[in-house]
Amino acid sequence: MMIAEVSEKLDISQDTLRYYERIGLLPRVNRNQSGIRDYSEEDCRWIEFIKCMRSAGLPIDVLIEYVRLFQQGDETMEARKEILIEQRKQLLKRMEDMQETLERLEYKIASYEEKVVKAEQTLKKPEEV
Amino acid sequence: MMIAEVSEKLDISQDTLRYYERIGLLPRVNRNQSGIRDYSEEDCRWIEFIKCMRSAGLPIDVLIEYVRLFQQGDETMEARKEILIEQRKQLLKRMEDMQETLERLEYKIASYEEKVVKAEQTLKKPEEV
DNA sequence: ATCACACTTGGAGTTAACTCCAAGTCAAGA
DNA sequence: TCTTGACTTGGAGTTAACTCCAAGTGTGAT
Repeated sequence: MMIAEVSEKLDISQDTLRYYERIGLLPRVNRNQSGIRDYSEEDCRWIEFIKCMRSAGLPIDVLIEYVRLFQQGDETMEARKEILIEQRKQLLKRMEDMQETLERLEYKIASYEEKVVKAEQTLKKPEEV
Repeated sequence: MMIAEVSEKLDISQDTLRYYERIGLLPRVNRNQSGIRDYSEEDCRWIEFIKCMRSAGLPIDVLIEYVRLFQQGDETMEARKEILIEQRKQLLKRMEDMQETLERLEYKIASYEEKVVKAEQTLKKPEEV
């Protein structure tokens, strides 16, 4: 698969794909005989994985380290697992914080409902009298 | 309250507090007779609110608009409510995405558990025989 | 009175994460 | 053969969100 197709399919710009590879956020992609990237299915799964983790807020440097360990082979499995466990913990924390914010938003929205109703009643009164 | 105290109490740098005010993310803070910011309790509640919303990922420009409307008075209540409702929707969406990512992380961790165990067994075998 | 210090402002600098650009290569079609 | 267009690279530019800086001011202690 060439870069245009992957970019289209996974909705990530070609520049970003090249950038991610440059900084080690993706394992190096194979080139064909004329030096052009030829993405494998595995490459695509990586890209999709990275995109998903990034969108949930996992830091780039952590993911780079994860990719680096992955490329070193099976003896780094334990270390990679630890990274994921730590990131799960931090993700849970963020989700809890967001839950609190959500509740706060709910509360504020509810109090606007009330205030808006009151304001409407106030406006109405002159008409009623 | 002066800026040092607020900064300390809410754990936001003085520079950030001034920056937020500059870009309209906080209503203008009153100054005392010598031009120094004197934060009221209400100011502090704003700062805390903004900090909370920002940490949940609400965009700065949306919050600036919210503050702007707030300063225009009660006739903007409906508009402010709509902003909060839209932001609640987007927050929920982000939380759902994060939930999916979390599950994916869980799955990956679980499969590492398995693989690590297998690898250990493979290592053990020679000893067992 | 003068020194230190916490504050002020406008503006410059920094960092992360892209995003764009220029110059060059290669393969395919007119 | 020439042109077109998708790709390559290294490096420069951009944007958001701070963060820092320099020059200046007001207040309180020595």
